[in-house]
Amino acid sequence: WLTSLKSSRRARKCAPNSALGQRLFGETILGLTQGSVSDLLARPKPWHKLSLKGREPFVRMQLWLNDPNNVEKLMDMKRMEKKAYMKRRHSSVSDSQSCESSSAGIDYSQGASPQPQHQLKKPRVVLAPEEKEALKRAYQQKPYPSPKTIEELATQLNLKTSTVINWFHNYRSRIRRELFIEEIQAGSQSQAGSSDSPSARSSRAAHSSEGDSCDGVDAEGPPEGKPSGPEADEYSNATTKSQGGQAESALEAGEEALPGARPSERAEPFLLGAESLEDTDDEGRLKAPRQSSPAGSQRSGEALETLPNSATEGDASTSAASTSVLTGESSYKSKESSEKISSVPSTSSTPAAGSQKANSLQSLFSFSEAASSRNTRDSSLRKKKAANLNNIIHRLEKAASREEAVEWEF
DNA sequence: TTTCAGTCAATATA
DNA sequence: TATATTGACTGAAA
Repeated sequence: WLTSLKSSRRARKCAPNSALGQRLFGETILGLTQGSVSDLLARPKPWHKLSLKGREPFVRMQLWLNDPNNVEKLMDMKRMEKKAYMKRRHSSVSDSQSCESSSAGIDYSQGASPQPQHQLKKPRVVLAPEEKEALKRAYQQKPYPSPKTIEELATQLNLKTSTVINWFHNYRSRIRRELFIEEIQAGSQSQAGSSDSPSARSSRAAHSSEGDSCDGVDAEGPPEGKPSGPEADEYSNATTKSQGGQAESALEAGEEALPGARPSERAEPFLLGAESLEDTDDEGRLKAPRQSSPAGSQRSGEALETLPNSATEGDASTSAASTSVLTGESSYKSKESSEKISSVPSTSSTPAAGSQKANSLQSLFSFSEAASSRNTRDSSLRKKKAANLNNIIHRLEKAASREEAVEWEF
């Protein structure tokens, strides 16, 4: 069902009324906004790297899954929302003048907030492509720029220093996440058959911690032994790869994080085992380990990192990554150009298909194949997500059906 | 004080 | 209209 959250247009078309969107699901079940849900589903992190807070959404998902009437309730919510909306709409149209509007609904969004938007929100900053490129180049040279460097960059780009600072923070953080996925992929690829025993996974997890990837960039390391440079170099790969792996992580999370998870595995990484991922490998592509080999080789066999390799693009991106950043050819581009479209993983997670619930869930997380035509990157990304989500869902359901372990470990 | 994780929310894209 | 992206913010940890 999670996969269906990434609903595709097609899915929506097929089940316009039964689709559970990210917004509804996020706001009512997870307590997150749509954007957060999207991000969560698209770029899940390994369970072991999630903080307590980061695990919460997955716990909620599990709880929700354990609720026999979960979908029904959600659908009811949706209906109520719709009603409220219609009501509001009606009243606002018909009596736009006598607005003693009831605004009764649970309308959180634009609820007739009596508050005139005084606080003039400052407009969102949108960096121009050139600015982003410049920042990326700067990042590759120095992932942790000094205040002085930041100042210079801000001046040169005519941006606020806070914007530059934020950009670096966000970029590092996002690259890191991409790396997780990449590592997983690399691991799964190189490990192909290696055992996925829990112990193995956990050990992996141990080293896999962030910065170890490796090809150190020149960058001065982060201040206190924090992860540094490697990410930069891998960014391209990371992004590219991102498509394949994310799901797994989430999934594993699902399994372990969930209440029903086997206690014995709780401490392990959240990622799924290679098994499911392997499927994605379909088309036999991209099994090649990503260039960032160090990580891959080192961790090979680490199930933890296994991802659906969808990263087919790996090759391209990899090579691209090697090109000098200074040239302006950011690996970034490679990522986009490298995408391919592969068959979409089927969202089979809902075994009890046929039921309304199954459909709803499905639609909730399914993603469109139609989209594939455009940006390959998107399609592969979606594929990964779908695979990811499917796995998560599958695991969550599995966990949910398990009676044992009811205690969660946080 | 800095970095990071997590998230929001505006807005871009499909 | 739903999902994806991303700049900014918050709180915690080091």
